[in-house]
Amino acid sequence: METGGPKFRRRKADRPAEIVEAALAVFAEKGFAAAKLDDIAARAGVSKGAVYLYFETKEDIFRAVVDQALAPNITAVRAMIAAHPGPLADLLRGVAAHLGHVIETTPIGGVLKMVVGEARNFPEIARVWHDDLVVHALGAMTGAITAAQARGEVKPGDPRAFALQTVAPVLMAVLWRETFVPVGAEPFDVPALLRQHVETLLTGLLLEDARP
Amino acid sequence: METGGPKFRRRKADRPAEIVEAALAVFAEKGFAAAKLDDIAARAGVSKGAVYLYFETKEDIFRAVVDQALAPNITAVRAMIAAHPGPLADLLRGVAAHLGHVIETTPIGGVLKMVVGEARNFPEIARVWHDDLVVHALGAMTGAITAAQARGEVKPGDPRAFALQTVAPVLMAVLWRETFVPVGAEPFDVPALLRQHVETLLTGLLLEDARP
Amino acid sequence: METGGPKFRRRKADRPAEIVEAALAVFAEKGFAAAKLDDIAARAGVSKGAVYLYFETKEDIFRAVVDQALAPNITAVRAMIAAHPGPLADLLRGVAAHLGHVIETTPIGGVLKMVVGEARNFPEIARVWHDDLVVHALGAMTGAITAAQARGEVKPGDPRAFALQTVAPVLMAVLWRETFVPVGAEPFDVPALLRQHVETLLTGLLLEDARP
Amino acid sequence: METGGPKFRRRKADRPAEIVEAALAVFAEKGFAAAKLDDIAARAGVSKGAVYLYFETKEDIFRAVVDQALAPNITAVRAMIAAHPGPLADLLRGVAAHLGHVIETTPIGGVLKMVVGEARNFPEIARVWHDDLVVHALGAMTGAITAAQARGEVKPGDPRAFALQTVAPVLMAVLWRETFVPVGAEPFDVPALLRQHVETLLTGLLLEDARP
DNA sequence: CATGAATGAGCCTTCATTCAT
DNA sequence: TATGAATGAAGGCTCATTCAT
Repeated sequence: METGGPKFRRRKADRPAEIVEAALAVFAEKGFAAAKLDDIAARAGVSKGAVYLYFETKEDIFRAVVDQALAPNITAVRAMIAAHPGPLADLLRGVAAHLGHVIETTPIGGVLKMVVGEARNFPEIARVWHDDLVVHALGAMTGAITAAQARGEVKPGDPRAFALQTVAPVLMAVLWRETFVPVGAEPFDVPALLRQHVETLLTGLLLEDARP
Repeated sequence: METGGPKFRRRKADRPAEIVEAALAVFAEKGFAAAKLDDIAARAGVSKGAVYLYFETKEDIFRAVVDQALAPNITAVRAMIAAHPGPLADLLRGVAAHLGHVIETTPIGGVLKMVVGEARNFPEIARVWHDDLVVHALGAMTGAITAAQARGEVKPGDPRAFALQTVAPVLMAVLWRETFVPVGAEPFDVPALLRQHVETLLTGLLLEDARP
Repeated sequence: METGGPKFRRRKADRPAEIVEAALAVFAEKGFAAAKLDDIAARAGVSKGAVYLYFETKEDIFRAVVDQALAPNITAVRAMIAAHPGPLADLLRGVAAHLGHVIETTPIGGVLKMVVGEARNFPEIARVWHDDLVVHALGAMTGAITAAQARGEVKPGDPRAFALQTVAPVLMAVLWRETFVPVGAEPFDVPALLRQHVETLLTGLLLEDARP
Repeated sequence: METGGPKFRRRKADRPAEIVEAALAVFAEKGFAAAKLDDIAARAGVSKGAVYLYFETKEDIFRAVVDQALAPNITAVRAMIAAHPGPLADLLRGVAAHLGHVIETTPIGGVLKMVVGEARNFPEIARVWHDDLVVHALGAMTGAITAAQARGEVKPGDPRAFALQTVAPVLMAVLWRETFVPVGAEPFDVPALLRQHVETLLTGLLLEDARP
């Protein structure tokens, strides 16, 4: 039981956040099962034992990571919807700008990868993300599109499918960056991509003369 | 001690394929690290030792799974491109129909999830998928779009971004099904989704009168 | 994952018994919590992993150890009772001889120590021993004593207390051997002790002239 | 930051005793290895660190617990012996009454369980109990019996075995209470049991007419 | 070829012990 | 003194891999 070296570096209260941050990085890199507590602890600058002062199990850490990434987006979605009551184009541009920013400034990409990758092992996480975030976001977009259809602004068609179409390139951009850029793929300029996507979505790829 | 043999004796030659098929199912469900050799062997109907007659390590099996799912798509992509020299709309409709079919009839969704989820742990897999499949597919689509722009068929804009936009809803559909449908999300009708996507992409969401 | 050395020494089927035997020795020496799986495995001549081919957890091994020691005694108790319908003295002498033999030829002493020591941590074990062995043994003895009282053979008094008194020196002998002999205490000649105990119990310590 | 002190501030001098008392309870319940310092500290109402102000190690606490329970009995044994120079019956009745009282009013039962259970892990504890208590008690009883035999009061026979027989039911009563009563066994009335034991031991189970 | 019992390195988790405050 | 956050060695358990049969 002999030990050595300096023991106490910082104080509690910020520890959980530090551990979650370190865990996010490790989980995003390795996935849940391949992530080692040693790595998480080392990255957080604490001993392995210290992690267990704040979390019961490795799974708890994982849930904390995912929850922490989820929370701010839930409120952001609500705010976004309320902020654009006008023409659909305004909403889409606002959403694209916001998503572009979120993607570039938060680790949401890595978390999303984890949610997708571990959905079968942690169904409750997939459920929470679906019920608390995705359903609301997609529902709001679907509602806005339905309203725009009623206003004679948008073409007929399944509004839920339109909504999915709207956000799909965001996913592409995220997964592209997480998956292929590290092995040499040419990156995308996400904000520019999303801007172009919105305009194309609104008025179509084809020039007037080429339309059927 | 079996004397009267079974009617249909499993032929040895198929063993590797059977193992890969079983491994695909297990890996897609659990991810690489959480998948157990026992499960793969049991699902393949062989002993754990038999797996090692055909594969050196668990990683080898994983690579075989991913490679096997990759191969047919590489040739399909080349064929698809050659098949639609005409208007872009024809190509997009053809691609959408093909992808819709592939998604619904092959386990590509689960494999894609694996590739994304394990890209950091198996960079060479991500690299192979990128170099042998994605780059070609995206490049071909980009080329087709560039050509259509040159023909005065498609609007100006970054053709690579247009290409990404084109296939993005396929990803959405796949991940939606793999991630959220198992926890109760409403599924999408993928072929219908893709059909609507193509038409919308071509001519835009907005009605003539609502355009700027 | 490189290994070395000879792998397979014996075949299954006797493995569980070998492990239980080894575990009995280790548990009896260390107690449940302080016993190490490594020690049990090493003593059984197998690897740590092999133990888990036959038992789910350390607790399972413990239960198997205790159960295995319990079983033969249950049947022995029934046989003992049936074998002595006559005068109480015959029964007592038979029981004493049997117990003396069991104590000297089986590890029941160590197991008893474990049952007592872990009764609070494994209440179900204490319960099984009580319900399946102790209650029957004590009940049978109580019944025999009650019958002897009815026959005018034995003095009035609480027959259950008499029964307890009957077997008490057995416990003393066991615990003496398990606890104090290893640290230098003078051992008892258990069969002789029990013989003297029975005769004394039947007719008393005091000589005729010294009785009140 | 406490300003108005509590009415009864815990006096420092009692801390060690409080810790030992708490430790006794925890050790008696869990055994040495399974007892946690956290539990002991919590039960004593102090912090874990405070325990280490008074004891070097967990083993030290254990020894203190056992020693504390041992000490008063050593002196009691000496007093008991000196107090009954007369007929053996008087001594036995006195001893029985005393033991019955000790068993019912002190935690000696739990301590005894610990001594037995940990004798192999802490041989020096078993040795101290044997050398300082058991040998003296048993020796004194053996001496008294030998003297009674010399006086023509007691039958011939191994006086040490007689002595063991004398105290055996005390053990039975203790272990019964510690082991089986918590899982539903019918308790014994210990004082009554010991009273009956002494009388039976003196004059025998059998009625005059039934004797050989 | 095929089996599956056996191996042992590795990892999550616990907890006695330490020490900055 | 007293606290309790922090440490890290240790141990239960898992599972990829091996090999006698």
